[in-house]
Amino acid sequence: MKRRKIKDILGQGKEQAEIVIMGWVRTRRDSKGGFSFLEISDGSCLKNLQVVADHNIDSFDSISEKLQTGSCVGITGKLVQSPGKGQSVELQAKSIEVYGEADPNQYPLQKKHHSFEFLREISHLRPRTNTFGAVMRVRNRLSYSIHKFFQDQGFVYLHTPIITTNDCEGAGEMFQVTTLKPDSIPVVDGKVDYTQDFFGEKTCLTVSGQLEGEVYALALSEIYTFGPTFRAENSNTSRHLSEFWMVEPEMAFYDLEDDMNLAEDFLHYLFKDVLEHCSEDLEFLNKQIDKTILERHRNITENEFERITYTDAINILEKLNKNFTYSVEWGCNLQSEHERYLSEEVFKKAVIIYDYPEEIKPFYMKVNGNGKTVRAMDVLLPKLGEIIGGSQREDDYGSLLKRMQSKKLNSEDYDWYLDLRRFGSAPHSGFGLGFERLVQFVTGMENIRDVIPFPRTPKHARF
RNA sequence: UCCGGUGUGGCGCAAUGGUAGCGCACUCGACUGUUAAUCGAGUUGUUACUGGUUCGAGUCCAGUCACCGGAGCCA
Repeated sequence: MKRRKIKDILGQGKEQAEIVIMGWVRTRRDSKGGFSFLEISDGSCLKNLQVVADHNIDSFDSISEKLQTGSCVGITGKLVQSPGKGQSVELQAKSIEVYGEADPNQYPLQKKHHSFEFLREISHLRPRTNTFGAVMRVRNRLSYSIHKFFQDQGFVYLHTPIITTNDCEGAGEMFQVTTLKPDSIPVVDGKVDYTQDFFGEKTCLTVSGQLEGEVYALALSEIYTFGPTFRAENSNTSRHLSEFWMVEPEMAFYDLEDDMNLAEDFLHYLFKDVLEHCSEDLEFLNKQIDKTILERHRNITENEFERITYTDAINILEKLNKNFTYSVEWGCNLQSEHERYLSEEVFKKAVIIYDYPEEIKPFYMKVNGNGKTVRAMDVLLPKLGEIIGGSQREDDYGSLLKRMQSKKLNSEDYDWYLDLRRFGSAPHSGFGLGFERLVQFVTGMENIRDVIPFPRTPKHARF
């Protein structure tokens, strides 16, 4: 007989003469009246299915001691209305098969609370907890709805390379990819001879698919990437990973305003979709992890984003006369404390800041007519800070070349990128969204290491 | 990388420089259509590591490592 998923069984709530379920025992409560209650989870939803196991069923005595928290079972039985509180239906077991035991003296997960620090040490077992199940189901839904949002509008999903020779300037330190042996690296004139390396030149893991995305946007009009990204920064914070997933749409014929509109529509869509399809998990997280997440989601979906220029943002911050750790003046980078103050205290909602000073932004952003600012924008969310960074790209060959020279970049390394401006250039824009930060904001999880299955951070790549 | 904090049974935590203890888990027993069940009893320790001060160190000092929080870098 075909296995039924607990999500479907509980969703229908109808009695059934005979069904089969498979899953892991979360807890067991014995009754000396001659039967046991087993809570079974198969990960299809947050809730467990209660199984009533009469001690008279075949071979119960031989499997009884194997039915412990963490063990894996297959159960055939009759689904009936439950006389007890807490569940509408329950399964009366006819037969139970134990697939895998879990010795209670050695199984590290207990019924009660575990700290996330401890669970991080057992990354291979933590998905069996309620919280990680909920977080990963939400992560999955967000991932699906990102694709749905773009696909429904005719964007092309583009696979950009993981291994690259491009340094997307300003994006951070890169991991080098090499097959050269550390103890015998070929050197010519005091420098490493990369012609002997696997690719014949220095290669790294990508820090952004943006430049490759531009190539295809200038042919297919609208594309997006959604894939892993790598940064070798020695960042030890609750918001940084060495390996994370990034969403990067890139659109021909979009100016900065179109770009901001897309970013706002995108976030509105994602939050509405996840509220609709993950309500059970989100209510659980709202109760257990962060009692403000549902309220924060409503704040995103029900309000238009505030849009102000960088210059106006600086004026607002200066007039506040607040004692920030970092002082505010035109030309400075907005610090975390400034961004959070604007979204949390001044506007109390999502804010888009645009038209940043040219000096503090990368070479590929389009310079405004005043020559002082570039068409860049950041979307800031209360509590989280920057979630999206984007810009209209410089589409004029001469301006781009000049900008590269003033930033002391070697234009020969970017000949292909410059070619895009020599042959059929077009106004175009794009943005990037750090996927784990989105999952963090949606689930209320404080540490980014707890919203990705296997976190990679400095000194940590186990599992 | 910088600043601050924390490392004590499997997990969460306590202990004025003076006998290392509690809760949970676990084991056994009692009881019950139970719901993180409840009640009783019991088992569990190189106090992160290395060195120092002291009659005596979980506690004080120095160093190392790990983890957490904040900052920078950034998404």
